[in-house]
Amino acid sequence: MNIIETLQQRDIKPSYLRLKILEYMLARKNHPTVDMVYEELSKEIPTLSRTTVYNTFNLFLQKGLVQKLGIDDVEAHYDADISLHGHFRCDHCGKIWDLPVKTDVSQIEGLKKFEVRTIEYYAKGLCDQCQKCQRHSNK
Amino acid sequence: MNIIETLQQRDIKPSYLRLKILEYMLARKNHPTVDMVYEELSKEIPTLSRTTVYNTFNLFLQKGLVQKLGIDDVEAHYDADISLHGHFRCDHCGKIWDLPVKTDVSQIEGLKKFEVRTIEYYAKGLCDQCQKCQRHSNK
DNA sequence: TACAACTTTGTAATGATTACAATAACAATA
DNA sequence: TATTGTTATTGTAATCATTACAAAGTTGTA
Repeated sequence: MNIIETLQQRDIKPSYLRLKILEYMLARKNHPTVDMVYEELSKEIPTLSRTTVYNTFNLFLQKGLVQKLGIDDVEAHYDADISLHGHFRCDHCGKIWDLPVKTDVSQIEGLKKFEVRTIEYYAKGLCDQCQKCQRHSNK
Repeated sequence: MNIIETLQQRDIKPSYLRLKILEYMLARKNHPTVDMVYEELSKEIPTLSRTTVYNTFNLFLQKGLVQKLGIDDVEAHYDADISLHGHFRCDHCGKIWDLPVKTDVSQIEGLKKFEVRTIEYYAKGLCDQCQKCQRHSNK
């Protein structure tokens, strides 16, 4: 399915900027912040406004096209992969990885009485690259 | 173990305010924000500063006495129960519940190469009380 | 073309958190 | 007890991600 159809399927009019923003996410398969998208796309689209990126992410979120990750205390990250999976974030370099977490909601005793809409699973620590750095710098 | 010992065990000098803040958390077993603690304790301690609550939570966090919950987009919540468990937050009333999640880290394939320091598990949706409210208000 | 609806933009406001410097409380020592 | 250094607390100002809002631009339609 192409990008326009992906937007339309979620009832989002495929404007040029929405296309570019979704394209950015699908091509990179990363977990960008508003600023990452803004910095990258404004190279090509100098008139782009940060507010538009905020607005677009909020629209995507509301339409269920992306999920918002609260793994970072400072900035929100967004993920175009809305399947149930977890994330690892390195405390040192800030990079985020996907984790294949298979959590069967029905297994979790305490959740029975709730109407669950979203599930987030985060692990934090050091990636293997930064483990080496840390050892050298004795931090 | 009493509150003073709990602080000392984590290498924290048991000042009066630290005692009161930890006492608040252990007595209520809730997941307070800085403001919740500030509002409650300043009734009894009118000179209390919000900054002190921030400082104290950061100290407790650094010493491993509490964990910080990123379940809320707006404010950080803190939990004096540092055992591995998850949380459910109601999107409507904002209340937070504990979830008995037993996640064996070694089971998660993708985590092997990382040095994991913290694990957070969040579910969000509607609590049973608010499910009823929502039905009535047709939201 | 004219109109209405929607999209994009820039600036200003909001609000949680931190930085910082001043003051207060505490502890140890002579 | 007086002194001195260290730590704790406080209040204000700064930071910074995000949102509010209103103006300007764009699109589709009759």
